Amino acid sequence: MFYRDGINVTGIDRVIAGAGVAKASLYNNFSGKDELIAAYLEASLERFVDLLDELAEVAEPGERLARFFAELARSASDAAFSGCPFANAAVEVTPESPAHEVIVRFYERLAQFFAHVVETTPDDPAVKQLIVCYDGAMSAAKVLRDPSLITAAEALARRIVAVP
Amino acid sequence: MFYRDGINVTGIDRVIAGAGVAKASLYNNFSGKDELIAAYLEASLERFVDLLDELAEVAEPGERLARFFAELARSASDAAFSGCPFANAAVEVTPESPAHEVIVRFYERLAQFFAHVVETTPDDPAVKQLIVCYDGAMSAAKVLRDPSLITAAEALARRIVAVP
DNA sequence: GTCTATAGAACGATAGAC
DNA sequence: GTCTATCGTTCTATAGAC
Repeated sequence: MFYRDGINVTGIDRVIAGAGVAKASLYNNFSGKDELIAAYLEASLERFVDLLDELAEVAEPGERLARFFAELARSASDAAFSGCPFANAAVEVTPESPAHEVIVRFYERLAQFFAHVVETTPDDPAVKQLIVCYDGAMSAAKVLRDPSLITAAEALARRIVAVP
Repeated sequence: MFYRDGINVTGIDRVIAGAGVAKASLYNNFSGKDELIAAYLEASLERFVDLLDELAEVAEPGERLARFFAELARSASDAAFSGCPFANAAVEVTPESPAHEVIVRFYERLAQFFAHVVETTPDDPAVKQLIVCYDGAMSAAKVLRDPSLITAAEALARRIVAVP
């Protein structure tokens, strides 16, 4: 619900109804909505890290990048696609929220992956360019509902990695 | 307020207090909050179009691009910077909202500008890549509060336009 | 009189928290 | 289930402009 409909428009009542639990059960496990949002992002990050770990096993850098963007294209073609859950959440939560720390951790992990692809350090300008490719692809594809933007971003990313 | 704090967390009461008008005055001029959001984006789009029109007068394509990203970098270094108002709004409003049409119009206008820069049609893959550069720069710079991502996006964009 | 502005109460619905 | 607070919205009542 947080991903599909947005965080602020998704009320606690809708969450517990969807989960089929009592309201007290939620507040026994989470201090409040802020912590619930952080937990949602943490779970999303975990799945994302799993994907990156899989891709890390692919030997060739160009192939790693291709698989990465193939996965993005796959998710973007889904009817439930709604862009990057972390970039979206960043729009709705304050920097003081516990969710923000998870968002920053996501970007660190993404930078680490890209650094591994181009075999450099995370502070390399090439890594920043690849992050721009990812974020731009997800953001634009979300609004325009056009998966071809992922393809465009991939072509761009291939230039950075210098893989034809 | 919609830009800085977000649309959903900014209540009608805060808006009228900030504007110094009565509640009835707001509802005399707007059918409701949805229309107010659309009007906010319309005003933002107008200012953005003014900028693009200025840049269109610059003769050299490479210089047009440089000025465009220089303006992005300038706004990103502002303490009030909060990313792209249209991409942000897209996270908070539904596709059925009157605001969504303004957001789509923004992307059309942006594509038109980029098409003019590379002297091609708006459906050219190069235009899509430039949109990815813009969206990625704004989104990533917002979360990480790192203006150097704009610079990275610009370097990327220069490759597309094939300007050193 | 008509129009538009004002301040503010009150509406039902829903929010998050307990 | 219940609490309080706030949401977006509507309504009452009034004041000044043309």
